[in-house]
Amino acid sequence: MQTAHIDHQEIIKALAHPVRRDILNWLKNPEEYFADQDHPLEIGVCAGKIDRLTGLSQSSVSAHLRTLQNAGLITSKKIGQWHFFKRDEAAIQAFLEELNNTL
Amino acid sequence: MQTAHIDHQEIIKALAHPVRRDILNWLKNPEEYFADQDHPLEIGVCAGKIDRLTGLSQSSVSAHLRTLQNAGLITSKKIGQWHFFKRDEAAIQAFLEELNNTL
DNA sequence: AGGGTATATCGGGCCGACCCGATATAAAGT
DNA sequence: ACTTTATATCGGGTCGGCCCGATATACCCT
Repeated sequence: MQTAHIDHQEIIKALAHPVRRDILNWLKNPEEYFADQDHPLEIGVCAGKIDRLTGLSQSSVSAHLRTLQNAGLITSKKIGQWHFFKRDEAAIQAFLEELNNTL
Repeated sequence: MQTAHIDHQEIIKALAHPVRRDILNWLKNPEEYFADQDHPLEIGVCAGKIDRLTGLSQSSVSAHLRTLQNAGLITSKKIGQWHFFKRDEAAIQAFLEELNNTL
């Protein structure tokens, strides 16, 4: 495992969309928003669950998740036919610290 | 004096453009980037000086400055025919703190 | 008043982001 | 093998952001 180096620009663009910020926020307290998930929340949150919360189409949410992942803000683990997503707290923290220093 | 309440969304969108991030950064150390300015830098930096640094057209930069100002990240003071811009450090700090807590 | 300088605004063109439904891929179950 | 479920990708339409040159506005000076 390796932390991709931080692309400030890409991260900020990823954060600029309200739905993506919502998703990040939901993933912060999965037990609050995804209590009905069959699989343990420690693995992450299943993409389909996120779909429903947004109200957007499945394809749109898939794209948002990809954007977040490309920015390095979330990670995904594939188990069987499901994809579980999780915040990358280290990356988020690193970004915040850099922003605190550079902005 | 009153601090406009923080619109997270508007601020992040304002930060999402590299030129606007550049401008904010230049305004952080005006004496480094705008040493040739006739007026004292404490007032702020003159719009025209910023124009030249960006390499963009005057109208484009004017729009960027407006975006930054609408987001509350910079303030402007008009003196004669010149408009001077300055970082709103309090607003920037407030935004950073909120982001640290919410992201 | 007229001319010069500084900035804002307008109108239009372009491009990328976002949305969706439809289709492709992958895994699982029957 | 076939069907169902989960997710990704594709193609197309729409919208907003960004760019520019041109024009409007505001201020200053003579």
